[in-house]
Formats: sequence, structure tokens, C-alpha cells
Amino acid sequence: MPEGHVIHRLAAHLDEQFGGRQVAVSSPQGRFAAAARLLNDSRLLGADAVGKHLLLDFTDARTIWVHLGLIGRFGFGSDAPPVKPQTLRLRIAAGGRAADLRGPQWCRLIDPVQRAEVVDSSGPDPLRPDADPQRAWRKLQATRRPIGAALMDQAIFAGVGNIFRAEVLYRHGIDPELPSNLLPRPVFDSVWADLVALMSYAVARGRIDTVRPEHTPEAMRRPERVDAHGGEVYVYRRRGEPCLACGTEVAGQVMAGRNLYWCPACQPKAAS
DNA sequence: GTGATATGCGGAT
DNA sequence: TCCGCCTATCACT
Repeated sequence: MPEGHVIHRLAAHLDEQFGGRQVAVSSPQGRFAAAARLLNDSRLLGADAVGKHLLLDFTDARTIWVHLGLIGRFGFGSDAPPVKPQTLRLRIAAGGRAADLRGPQWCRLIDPVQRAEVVDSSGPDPLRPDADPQRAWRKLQATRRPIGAALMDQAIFAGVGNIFRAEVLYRHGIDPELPSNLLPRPVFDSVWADLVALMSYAVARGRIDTVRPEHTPEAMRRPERVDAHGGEVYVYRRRGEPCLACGTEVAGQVMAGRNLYWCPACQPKAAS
């Protein structure tokens, strides 16, 4: 489920439901049991998101560091006995409500030093008001790696994932193979502003929409047409389908270990 | 039932 | 560049 917008929504929701409250912490699955016992009945001070990292701060300088990975997810419901306890890594409950974490890549108890390391190792996060895009710009200047790979690097663009990578490149007509250090500064500024806008919208709406009104086919406006990832997109997972703007077949290729999609006509190679 | 796939990442090769 | 990991879902037999 997770690009940065999902984590920011989770942080806000957890904060709203459990922030400032004494909470029951458990690990029905057992894999987080020792830490859960330590935290049980203590107070959750707040939840914060940095890129794809979710940080749950408790009293006594204890923090739960959650990274959902590819398949992790939080579910919210009552604190009735869980349906599949064998996969329930972490439950946080108070007032009859529970937040259930399953399948995370990491769920660890960390101290303030480790917490600072998580924050410091992240690049600027377009969803955070304190983000400094200049840090991303400097890193791009120092590498010839394709911009399509750099966008997946959490030390450069924290919170950007495979959907936003494909979509922001498409919306700016950028060839994914373009070396990062050849990206013109005005284009970078525009990409950053677009990430802020697209990701903020995704936080607010709980889905990713990137298609401009003039490119939205009538058939796509119907709710039932909404894609499995939960929104309307130009190229993500549309390999072989016609580009919404020009009709060219959307291309697909693995880059940085993940499937990348783009339109060869709208995102042409730079003339050499 | 089986296998492929998924908005991710670290470690081995 | 490949592999393993964590879990759920969906297209197949």
C-alpha cells in the first residue's frame, strides 16, 4: 500500500485516534511481543511520518519504527479479538478502537539516537513543510544515474514511490533514462512543485490522481473505472495501452528494480 | 490448490 | 542484478 502519502495519512489518523492517550500495545503474532509488553499501557505521545517511515513516539523516549515495505498495512476497527492473530504483528488499542499492523517490513523499538538516524538519512519529503528541495538538487547534480532511478532513492526524494515516479516524469515529458545531472534547474523546480501538489492531493483524498482534466476520457470519470491502486494515472501499469494524450503505446521496463512505465512519444530522448 | 503480482528495501552475488 | 522477506489478492488449474 505504501507511498509517502499513505504513511502521512496513517500518522494523522493514528495521532487523531490515539495521540496523547494511554494505549494497550500487543503483538498477537508474537514477533513484537517483548517490545509490546514494555510499551503496554504507556502513553502514545504522537505519530509522525518521514518519507515512508512511520514513527510512533511513546513516553520514556521510546519509539516504534514502522516501515510497511511492499505489503504491510494498517487496519482500523474495534478491539475485538483479531480474525487472523497469526499475522497481526502489532495492535494499538484504546477506548474500544484498535489499529492493527500486518506484514510490515520493519516494526522495531528504537531509542532517540536511532530515531534521529532515520530522520537524518531521509532526503527531503515533499509532504513535509520543513523539506529543503535544495538537498535533492545537490544530490542530483552529483550523479549521472537515470532520473528514473534517482526518483526512487529515498535519500533524494523521501516518500516518492513507483507510481509518483512514473507519473511525475510523464507530466513533465522527461525521458526516465535522462542522467540526473542533466536535468535543467527549472524542470527540477517544476518536478518538485508537482510532487508537492500530487502527493498533498493524495494525502487529502486517499488516492492518487495525476491525469489532467483535458486528458481524462469520459469512461474514466466513472467511479467503477478507478484502478486497483485507487486513482487515475497516465502511465502507471498501463503498458501496451494507448497514451491518454497522444495514443502511443505506453512502454514498460524495469528500472531500479521496479516496473517503470512511460510514453516514448511524450517523453522523448533528448537530442544528442 | 498454485503461481504471479504488489505503491519496498537490504543483503548477497 | 538477483534473492529473500513480510501478507493479501487475483487469475489460473
